[in-house]
Amino acid sequence: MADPPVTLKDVAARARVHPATASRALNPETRLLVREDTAQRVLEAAAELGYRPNTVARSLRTRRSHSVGVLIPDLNNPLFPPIVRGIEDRLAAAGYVALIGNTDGDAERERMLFEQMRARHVDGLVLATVHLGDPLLAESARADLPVVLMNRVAHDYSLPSVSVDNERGIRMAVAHLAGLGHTRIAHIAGPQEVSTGLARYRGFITAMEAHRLEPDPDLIVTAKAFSIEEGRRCSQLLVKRDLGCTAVAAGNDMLAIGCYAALDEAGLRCPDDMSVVGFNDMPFIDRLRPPLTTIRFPHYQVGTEAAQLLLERIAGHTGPVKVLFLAPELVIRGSTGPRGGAAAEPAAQPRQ
Amino acid sequence: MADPPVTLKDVAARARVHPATASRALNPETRLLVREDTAQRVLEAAAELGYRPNTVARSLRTRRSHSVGVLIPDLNNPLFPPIVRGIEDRLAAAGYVALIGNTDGDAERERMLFEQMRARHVDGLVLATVHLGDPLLAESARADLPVVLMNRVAHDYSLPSVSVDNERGIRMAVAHLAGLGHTRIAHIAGPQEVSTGLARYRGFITAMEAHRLEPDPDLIVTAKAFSIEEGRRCSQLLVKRDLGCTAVAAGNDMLAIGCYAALDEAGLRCPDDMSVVGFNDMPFIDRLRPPLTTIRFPHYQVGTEAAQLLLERIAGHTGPVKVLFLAPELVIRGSTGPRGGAAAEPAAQPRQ
DNA sequence: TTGTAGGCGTTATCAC
DNA sequence: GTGATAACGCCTACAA
Repeated sequence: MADPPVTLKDVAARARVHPATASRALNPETRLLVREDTAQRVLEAAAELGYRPNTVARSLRTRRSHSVGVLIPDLNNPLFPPIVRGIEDRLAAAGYVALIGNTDGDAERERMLFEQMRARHVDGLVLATVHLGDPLLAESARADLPVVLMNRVAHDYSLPSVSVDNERGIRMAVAHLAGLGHTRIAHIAGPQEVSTGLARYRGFITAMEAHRLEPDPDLIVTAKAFSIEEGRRCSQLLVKRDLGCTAVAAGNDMLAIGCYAALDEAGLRCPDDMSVVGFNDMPFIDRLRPPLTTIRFPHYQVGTEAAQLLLERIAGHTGPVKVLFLAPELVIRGSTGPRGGAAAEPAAQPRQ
Repeated sequence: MADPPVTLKDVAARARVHPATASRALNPETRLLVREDTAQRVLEAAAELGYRPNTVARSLRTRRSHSVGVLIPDLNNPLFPPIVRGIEDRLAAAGYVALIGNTDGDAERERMLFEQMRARHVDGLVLATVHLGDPLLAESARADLPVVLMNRVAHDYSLPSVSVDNERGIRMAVAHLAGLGHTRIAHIAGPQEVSTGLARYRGFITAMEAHRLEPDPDLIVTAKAFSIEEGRRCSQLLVKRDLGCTAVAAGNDMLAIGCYAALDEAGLRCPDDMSVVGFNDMPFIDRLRPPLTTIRFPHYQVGTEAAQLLLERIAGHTGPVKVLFLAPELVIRGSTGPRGGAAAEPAAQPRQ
């Protein structure tokens, strides 16, 4: 019923050579060890039989699975699909595949997935979830398993990593707002246990100081999660405090969406009464009313670069550890306007 | 430097049994073949050494990779992350992993990924991309490779599949609009080569007839893709034709977003001048202004069910082929209102 | 340039 | 109940 799988032996038989020779001929690395015409014969035989090398057997022998594990919090977070695609595209180009694991921020789940991946003998790991000092890192090191961090930085250069420059990004946001005349600028900070939350908070402070603006502690609210609901709650707080703030730099787009909701409920208009800047440039965020001004995060490149770094480590490149930061970009849309909103020109509607 | 990996032989040695015995003791299926106390000894030894079975070797021997391939058009399409998570969660519970491949609708890429997956000896395939009659299906059959379709249906029951009931969904949309008094209802149809596009178009026609409304051919525009831009183009056409239509049932949410843009540009208000219904309930679509009324598609369950069906086939269940339809659900938000928009009550703002 | 032989780690099939 | 043995498909010293 089912076609019996074609093995190397079958190809060898048809090409009238020994399996070893067939193997050499089929492998680009070793093709030069075999005479041109025999190689050709083998290749033809393989094509005719529809030979497909058995990756599993190859892995067992070479101790390379040509797969890597990718641990992320949740694929449903719109940040990750482009990152994952970046990873997969870069890996695919190198003949690798990614095994995706969603941890949901649960340490136990993370551990389980890690075990799974080790059992499957992945050649390396891309980790977007670990906190520094995570035992997974030590274990990976002990197992000589290459690791690359995403959106996390090991400041002692102990691990390669790829992230967007969060501090710089939020500074761009503040500069933009300051340029529009805003002085009372609030910050809805992300959770401070998360490195992105912390970095953006820090960036906010420095940026304010750089612009000779005082970062009023009462205008800084910390969200418990990067969620719409938390953004709403924090914004409600700001509105209630009524401290004359005219602009908000949100820790990310989700928080900014929550801010929209709170403003709505309070009968405030954006950007006339309050300018809002997000962070990430999530898909479709430009479709909100008003379209959100935000900091673009080169998601896809984060993925490709992380994959690239990992592939280099897997290949045994043993150079200095690379800690890569990608440049964020300010995307001005309709949610920010001059202080007072007086001569609020109609915000340009990006066509996309 | 690196810990040498612990193998079955090591465990066996420590437990003073033969590797074969250790294997039996460690495998739940065969544990009963070995005496209670020896099994215990083996288990302890394994724990002490931190033994991790080598999945690769096991796969080679058992010809089960415990992995399945998943071919989708593009993970960046917001439809897919929840589906993929559903698949991964269900698979993980069964000790399986998913290898995701993005085809970008490119047949050649699809073929390449298919080859990759066969080379990796996946135990089955979830296909969201194939058109019926795709050579991949014949090849899979020839290789005895279980396949489950997603959002595609083989009406001859030749393949198991999971999809949402598109016809029923669009009928719910039309019924909703008709209930609001609309009679001149337009349809922005998705590409008719895609099964979802076709099914929804058909559903639209039947629904209109069921409500004794005439489906005016001039009020049906077919998009070349499920994209915002196409939605915009098609809507512009409708607006220009000016045939007195007061409501639009869009083939999906992206088309509906494009419709929003076109209405905006034409100075028309939604829902006062035009009611709009989408399809899919994409993440964050409730954050548009107005929040989009749409047909909810149980994304996640499509994933879990597809995985479930596939696991059953892999396990050798050979019962009748299941063609599974999941019920869509109408989600009423702010983009639809009574014809004329006269007494347009303020649309309820869902809290989420 | 090609063939030989052994083994990667596991499990299936014997025999004891 | 347990041990011995072979084999899954491939790769790679080494020998020829």
